[in-house]
Amino acid sequence: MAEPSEDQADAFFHALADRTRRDIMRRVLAGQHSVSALAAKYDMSFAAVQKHVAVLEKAGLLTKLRSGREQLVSGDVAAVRSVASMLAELEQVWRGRIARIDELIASDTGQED
Amino acid sequence: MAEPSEDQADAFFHALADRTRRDIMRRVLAGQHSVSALAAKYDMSFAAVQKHVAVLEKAGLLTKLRSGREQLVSGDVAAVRSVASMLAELEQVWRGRIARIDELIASDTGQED
DNA sequence: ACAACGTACAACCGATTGGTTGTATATTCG
DNA sequence: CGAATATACAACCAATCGGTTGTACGTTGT
Repeated sequence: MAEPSEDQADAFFHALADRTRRDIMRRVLAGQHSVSALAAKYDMSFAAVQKHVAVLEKAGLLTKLRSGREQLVSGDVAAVRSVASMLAELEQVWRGRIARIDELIASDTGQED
Repeated sequence: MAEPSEDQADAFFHALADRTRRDIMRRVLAGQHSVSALAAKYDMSFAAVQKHVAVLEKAGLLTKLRSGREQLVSGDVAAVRSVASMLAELEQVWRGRIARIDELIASDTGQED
């Protein structure tokens, strides 16, 4: 099954619909960071950042790897790509419309045959 | 300015983080539909669907064109593409990480010069 | 051993979400 | 004109969201 479920899509888009979480994604796609290293970057409590990370993790956009007392966070580029592929599917629907319009024009100008 | 603001990104992802709204996008990318034609497709009140359409419109993902007493709704494929481009930017951040790792390896094996 | 650190999670709070019903306003049809 | 249709929007409601503080627990360093 190459295409993710609607539940997955809900989780993906919801997770990305927050600028702090998008910023976290940028950082953890660029390289590993511990949760507290991430928390230090934002003007909010550690718990708030930890919850953002949890939302992204549940959506499958990042993974955590325990290293001693730290939890090293990495972005999952494959998940990002699968979100992009959902949008590509949407675009395909639109291309279908264009194809249908072309057919219509063709059957209008070149009436017969 | 080719890249949209963070506010735009919030609106885009939030708008797409609902399966009914994604389904509406599929329909209106495939072709024009009146708001009530859309509403007829879902097991919820007209007002609920109208609010979903309004959310998508505010995000800039679709446009409405008044035709008599109907409001014809069309999906904006350019907006869909600009969401996709935001994800492409995220992916670029990740490519940057890989490039940096490669540099590290290069400077490690080929130590001098 | 124990203090400091890194993380997780519960409880709480105001704001927002996704739904409802009801009302108002144009527009079309007979 | 009056009735039916298509839309918009306000008011309301339960659930979720994004933030807070406080507590608990394993790990590290002295």
